[in-house]
Amino acid sequence: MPELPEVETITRSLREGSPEVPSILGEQVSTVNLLWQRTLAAPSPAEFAARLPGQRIESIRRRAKFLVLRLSADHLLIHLRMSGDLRVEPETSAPLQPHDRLALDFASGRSLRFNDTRKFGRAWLTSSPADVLAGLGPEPLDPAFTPAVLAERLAGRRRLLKPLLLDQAFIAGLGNIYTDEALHTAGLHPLRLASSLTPAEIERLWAGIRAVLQEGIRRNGASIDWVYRGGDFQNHFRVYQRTGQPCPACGAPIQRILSGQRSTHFCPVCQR
DNA sequence: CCTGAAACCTGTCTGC
DNA sequence: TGCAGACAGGTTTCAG
Repeated sequence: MPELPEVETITRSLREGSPEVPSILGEQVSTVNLLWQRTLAAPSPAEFAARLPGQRIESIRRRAKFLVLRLSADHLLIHLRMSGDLRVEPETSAPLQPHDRLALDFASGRSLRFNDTRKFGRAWLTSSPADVLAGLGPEPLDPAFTPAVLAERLAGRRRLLKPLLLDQAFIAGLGNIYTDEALHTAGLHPLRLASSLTPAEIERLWAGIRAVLQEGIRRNGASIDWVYRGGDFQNHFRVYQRTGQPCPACGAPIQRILSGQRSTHFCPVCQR
C-alpha cells in the first residue's frame, strides 16, 4: 500500500488521533510481542524486548516512507513496504488478527499492532536513526526541494525517468502509483532519459510530483484491494491501473508497459 | 553508472 | 472445480 501520502496519513492519525482512536503520543511501552522474527530488522529480538519496555513515545514523524517514533532513549522506525499497516487496539487483550507481526502493549492498556500480510515490512529500534535513513534523497514536499534542486539532480543522469523517480536515493517517497501519476501530470513519457529534460519540462515534473503528492495527502492516500486505509485517491487516478480506459486529458486509451519489472501506465498522446 | 532478474512473502484474479 | 500463471502500493542483491 504505502507511498509517501499513505505513510503521511498514518503518521498524522497516530500523532493527532481521532475521536475513536486518541493519539498514541506519550504512551509508554509495557510489553512487546514479536510474532514474525524477520519483521524486526534490528536489534535482536532479545535486545528489542529488553530495551523497549518503559520507553515513552515522545514524537511521531515521517521521513520518506518511514514512520519515525522518537522514544525516551531510542527511535523506533517502521517501514510498511508493500502490505504493512498499523492499528491501535483499545485493550491489550484484543485478539491478534491474521498477519499481525508485532504488538506493542502500552501501560495505558492500549496496544499498537503492526499487521503485514506479505511480511516485507520492517521495524528498527535504534539510537541512531540517521544510520537507517542514510542515503535517502530529498523530501519532495520540503520547501528546500525546488525546481533548481531537481534540475541539479537530473543533470547528467543517464537513466530513464520511471526507474529514477522510484529510486529513494534520488527522491524520497514516490512509489509506483505517484510516479505514474506525476509523469502524466507533467506530460512526460516514463521512458524519457532523465538528462534530456528541458528546463520547462523539469519545472513541469517538479510541479507534477508536488501536485499528486499533495492531492494524495488531501485525499488521505489511496486504498486498494484488501489493504484499506480509508483514503479515496484511488478514485481519482489519471493513469494508474487504468489500462485501456480514456486519458482524462485527451481521451486516448491509457497504455501499460513494464519498466524494471514494474507496471507503468501512461497516455501515449499526452506523454510523448 | 545503469538495467534486468531474482529474492523476500501472501493473497487475489484470470484463463484454460 | 482445479490449477497454473500473472500480478500486487517496496527494497535489496547480484549478474551483465
